[in-house]
Amino acid sequence: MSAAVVKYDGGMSRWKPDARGRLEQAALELYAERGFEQTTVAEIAQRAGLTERTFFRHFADKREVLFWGAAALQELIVRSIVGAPDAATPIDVIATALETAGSLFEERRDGARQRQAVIAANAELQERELKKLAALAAAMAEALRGRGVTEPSASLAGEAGIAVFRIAFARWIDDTNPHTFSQLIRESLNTLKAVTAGR
Amino acid sequence: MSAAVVKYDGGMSRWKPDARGRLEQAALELYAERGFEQTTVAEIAQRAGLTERTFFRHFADKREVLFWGAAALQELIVRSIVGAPDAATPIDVIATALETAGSLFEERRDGARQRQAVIAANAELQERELKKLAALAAAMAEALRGRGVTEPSASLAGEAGIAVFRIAFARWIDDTNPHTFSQLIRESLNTLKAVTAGR
DNA sequence: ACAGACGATGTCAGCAACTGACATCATTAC
DNA sequence: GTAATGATGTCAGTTGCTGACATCGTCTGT
Repeated sequence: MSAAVVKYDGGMSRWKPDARGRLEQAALELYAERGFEQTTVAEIAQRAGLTERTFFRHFADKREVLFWGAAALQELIVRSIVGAPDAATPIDVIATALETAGSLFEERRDGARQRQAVIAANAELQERELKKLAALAAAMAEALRGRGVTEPSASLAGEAGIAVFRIAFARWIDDTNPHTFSQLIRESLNTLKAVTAGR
Repeated sequence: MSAAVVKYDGGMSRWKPDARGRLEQAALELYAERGFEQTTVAEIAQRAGLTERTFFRHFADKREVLFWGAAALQELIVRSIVGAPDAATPIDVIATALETAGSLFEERRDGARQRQAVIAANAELQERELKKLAALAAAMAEALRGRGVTEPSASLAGEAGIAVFRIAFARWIDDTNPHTFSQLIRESLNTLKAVTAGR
C-alpha cells in the first residue's frame, strides 16, 4: 500500500506527507461512519487537510478511493499465473494464484470486513467492485493465453476463477470459524467442480 | 413490458403516448450517435418531446434507460428454473434456463449488437451491466435454493451460469457464423466443464 | 353533469460530483 | 542562483439528480 519511502521531513515542507494516504483513511472513516452517499468529497478533503480539487487529482472519482488495492491484487495474481509450472492445468494455476493473493488480506480480516461492509451498503460501490473483478478475470484470461491456453477456455477459466474467489471471499469475511482463505478457495473450487460435473 | 392495453387515443389527450418508450429510443439513438458521455439528459428529453425531470421519473439514472430489459430476462430465467423437472441437475437447469432466455434476443441480433457497442464504449455502462448480471446470478441461486440446492452449490452454480452466459453472448454478438444462441450456451458450458475438470 | 381525487407532466431552485484554467510556492535540476 | 518541476490551491462552470409545488386532462362517485 502506501509503502513509498519518504525522506525525513523536518517539518519545513510546505505540505504534510502522504496526502493520498490521508485521503484514503479519511474517506474510509467517513464512509463507515455515515455511509457513502452521506459523505461529500469536500468533507473527506477537509478531514485530510486538503481541498476537494486535490482529492480528484489523486482519485478518478469518489468510489475509486476504496479500490486502490485492486491493482496490487491483480499484479500478484498475474505474476503467479505467469510463473506457474508448465505442466499445471489452467484451473489449478488459477486456484493457486488466488490462494497466493489471499496473503494480501489474510492478516487484515477486520479491515477487509469493514471495507466490505461499506461496499455492501451501497450499490454504486458494488458496481465498481464488480468492474474490478471483471478486469481481474480478463487479466487472468490474458495470462493464461500467454501460457498457450486457447479461447474460450482461457476466458471461462478466468470467469470461473472469479466465481470461486467471490464465494470464498464472502465466506471468509462472515465466517466465525477459523478457516484459512486458501482452504476456502479450495473448497469453493471443489464445489464448483462438483456442480459443473452435474452433481 | 409496455404491453399495457391503451384505449384508442383520438388525439385529444394531453400528452403523446408512450413517453417511456420515446425516452428509451431517443437515448439509444443519441448514445449510439455521439456516445454516452457526450449526451446530456436534457438532450434525450428534448428529442423525446419531454423535460429532463420527466426522464428521471421514468428512469432512476442516465444509465438505467439501457437496462430496462434485464428484469424481463431475469423473470424468464427464474421461471424456467422453478419449473424445471425435479430430477434435473443444477447446472443443467441453469443451462436450459439460459437457452430459454435466448429467445428474448435471438431475433434481434442487430439491436443487441448496437446496444452492446454502446455499452462496450463506456465504463459506467459496463459497471451497470455487471451489476445486472450479478443480480441475475443471485436470483438464479435463490431459485436453485428453492429446489433444495444447498449453499455454496447454489451460489456457485449461479455464478457459473453467468460465466457461461457472458462468454456465449459475446460470441453470439461478434460471430459471423450462423450459431444459435442455444448452441453457444451449450458449447460454453462444455468448455467450462472441461476446464473445471482439469483440462 | 358536476366535484373532487388522481396521475403524468412541467417549472424552478438547489446540491454535489467532476473538470478546466490558472496561480502559488517548495523542491529539484542545471 | 535561476529555471523547470510538481503538488497544491482557487475559481468558475457543466451536468446528473432531487424535492417541492403547480398545472391540467381523466376518471370516479353520486
